[in-house]
Amino acid sequence: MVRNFPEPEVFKADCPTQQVLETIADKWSVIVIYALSKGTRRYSELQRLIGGVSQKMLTQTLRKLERDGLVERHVYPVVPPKVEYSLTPLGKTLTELLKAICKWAEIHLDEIEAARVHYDERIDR
Amino acid sequence: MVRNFPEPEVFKADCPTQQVLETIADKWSVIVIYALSKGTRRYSELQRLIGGVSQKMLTQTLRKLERDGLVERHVYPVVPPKVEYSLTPLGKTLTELLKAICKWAEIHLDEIEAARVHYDERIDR
DNA sequence: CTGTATCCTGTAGGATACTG
DNA sequence: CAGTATCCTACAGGATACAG
Repeated sequence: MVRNFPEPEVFKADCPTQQVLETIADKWSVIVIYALSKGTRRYSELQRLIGGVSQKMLTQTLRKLERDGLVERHVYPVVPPKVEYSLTPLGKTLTELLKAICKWAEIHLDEIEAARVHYDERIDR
Repeated sequence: MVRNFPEPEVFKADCPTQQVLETIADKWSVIVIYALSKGTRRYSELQRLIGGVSQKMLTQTLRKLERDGLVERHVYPVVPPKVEYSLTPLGKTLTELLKAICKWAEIHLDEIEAARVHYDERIDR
C-alpha cells in the first residue's frame, strides 16, 4: 500500500510527519503540554488541574509525550512516591506554537460560533 | 459536572476553546486545510491528493470545516456534478499556524525518532 | 501517591452498495 | 462526479480494582 507520489508531502500515508501529527494533534496532548508550560507539575497536580481527564488517559498521554522526548519524568525515591513532570527543551519549542493555536481559537471563537449557527440554520429545514 | 475553576482556562471541560480544538486538532482536518492552502480543489482531486483517506472521512471532515466557516463549498449545477472546495478568509488565517506546526514536525522529526528509539530501548528489557 | 491491569461500552471509521 | 446509507469491527477510553 506504499504508492509513489511525486510530492514529498504530508499526503503520503506513511509520511513520518503524519506520525508526529498523531501525537501533537491530540486534544489531551495539547492540554497537558499547555499545563506544563508554566513549570513542573506533579502527577496529582495535573490530574486536579485538568478537569475531565481520566487516570488512564493522563498516564497514557504523559507516556506518549515522554516517549517522543517532549516531556521529562522525574521520580523521587521516597515514600509515598513523588513524580514530577516537566517539558524538555524540545517540548518548550512546541509550546509557543500550541499557545498560538489556543490564542487563535480564543480570538476566532465568536466567528466560528456564528458560522456554526448560520450553517445549522440552513440545514435544519 | 460543571465545576468552578478560578482560571478561565483551557482546562475546563466545557471551555469553548476545547470545542474549537476538537476541530482543528484533528489529523484529517490539518491535512485537508493543508491541501486547500494552495488553492481551490474539487472533491475528487482531494481524494486523489490525500492518500489513505476514505470517502466517509473526507466528506465528514469537509462538512465539519464548512460548518466552522473555515472551508467554502461551491456547487456547480452541471451534470455530472462539480463541487469545488476552498478556504475562507478565516480558514486562511489558520493556514499559517498549521503550516508552522507541520514545519515544526519536519524539523524535529529526527529528534523525536531518536527519542522514541531511546525510550523503547530502555523499556524493552 | 503513582501508577498498572482488567473489563466493558460507545463509537470512530473502513468497506460496500446505492442515488441524483 | 459527488455524495448518502448501511453494516461491521477494532479500538479509544471510562470505571473499577488492585499493587509498589
